[in-house]
Amino acid sequence: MVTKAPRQRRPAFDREQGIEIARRLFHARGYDAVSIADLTQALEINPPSLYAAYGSKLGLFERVLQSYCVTDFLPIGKHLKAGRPPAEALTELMVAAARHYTRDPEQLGCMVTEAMQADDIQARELAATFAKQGSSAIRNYVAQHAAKKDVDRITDYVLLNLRGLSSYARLNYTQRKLVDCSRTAGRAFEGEFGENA
Amino acid sequence: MVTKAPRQRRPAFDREQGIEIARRLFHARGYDAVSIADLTQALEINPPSLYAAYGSKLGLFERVLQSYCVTDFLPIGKHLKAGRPPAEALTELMVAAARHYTRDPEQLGCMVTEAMQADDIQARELAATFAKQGSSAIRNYVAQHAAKKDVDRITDYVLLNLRGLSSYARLNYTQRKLVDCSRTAGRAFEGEFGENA
DNA sequence: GGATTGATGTAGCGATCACTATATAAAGGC
DNA sequence: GCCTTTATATAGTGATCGCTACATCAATCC
Repeated sequence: MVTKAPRQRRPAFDREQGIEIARRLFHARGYDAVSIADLTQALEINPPSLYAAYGSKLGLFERVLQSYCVTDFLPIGKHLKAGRPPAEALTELMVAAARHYTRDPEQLGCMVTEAMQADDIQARELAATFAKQGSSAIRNYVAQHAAKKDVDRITDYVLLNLRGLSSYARLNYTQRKLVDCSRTAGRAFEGEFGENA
Repeated sequence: MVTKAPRQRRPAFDREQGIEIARRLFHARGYDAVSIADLTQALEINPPSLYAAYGSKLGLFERVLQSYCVTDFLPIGKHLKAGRPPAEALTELMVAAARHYTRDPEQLGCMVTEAMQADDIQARELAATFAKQGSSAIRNYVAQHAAKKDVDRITDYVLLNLRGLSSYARLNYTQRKLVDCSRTAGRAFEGEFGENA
């Protein structure tokens, strides 16, 4: 008769650390392309542990987005501070984005922006709520420096360029190329704030 | 005893028409989000017929991309013709893209550009080969009007904005907003071609 | 008419998807 | 010691993924 060896058990895993590991995966591949199997393997746990800790794939993704927004979101307020020409500040924001989105070759682009294009509709909507923070911050800044009729147009232009920067970062454009794009994009602001600057 | 009714059979389906139907699906949802089941249902055929006709999902997608590029790709050459200020022509190209990408609410954005961001690596690479045509056309035009050192930067800037336009079109931005973005983006060209224009 | 060809039909392949029912082991309260 | 709680492990669930083996039917060739 074979004596059954007692099953080994790991200690409870660190959920905060699990979020960080998951964050790297989600950022690298996007929401749709990361499977539960990928996650449980990376976290070295079994599916029931993942579901007990985070509820669902989407629930884990929400925690990941929160973590990302706290520690890794493009620091918009830092670049858009008062007391400097708005054209300069907005250009610097885009240049900073170009640098930020190409910092780490395994974490290219903006995770929130990219998640807004996911196939999963719930992930898209979740990402949209997080993205709203960033776009509102930019809009508020522009509203303080531009005529009312120009606020939407300028804001949309900046957001559209940030979206493009994130996409091209993920397509392995070099940091240098993207910074050049940002500087070129900034030229569109010349004369834009002329009266108020 | 039950006499078995003879099975009905459709006539052979039109493969060219099948490509058009598949094109609508792929454009609306993207490569990853369209399943074989979706396609066979839309084409009113069974999977073996689809595979006999097109080889694979990727094979069908290639035919779709070819069809798209022939009839629906942004007519770059039409907008970038000689004999007008390059800043104006490039701006018009982006405005045209804004209009083109929002023409039909079921066919938003550029299918080729979007497919470059698919999760399926083969679909991405396939889309990249088609996208090369467009980016080369733009680059060649810019090379004819700008200093050598500025060609890459200006071309990348245009491409990045086209990418942004496609993305935001798919996020249901209005045509008006995107046209405004394009016009704003065009302002970056002021002074850019000053010496050669 | 008989055989060949070609595209259809039904049915289902193995793999993977997100997710879970159930059992077991460890820790803490008393 | 004994019970409750908590989180683990095994082993799946049904659904869907892209794709195909195989049989059936129609048109064509001679």
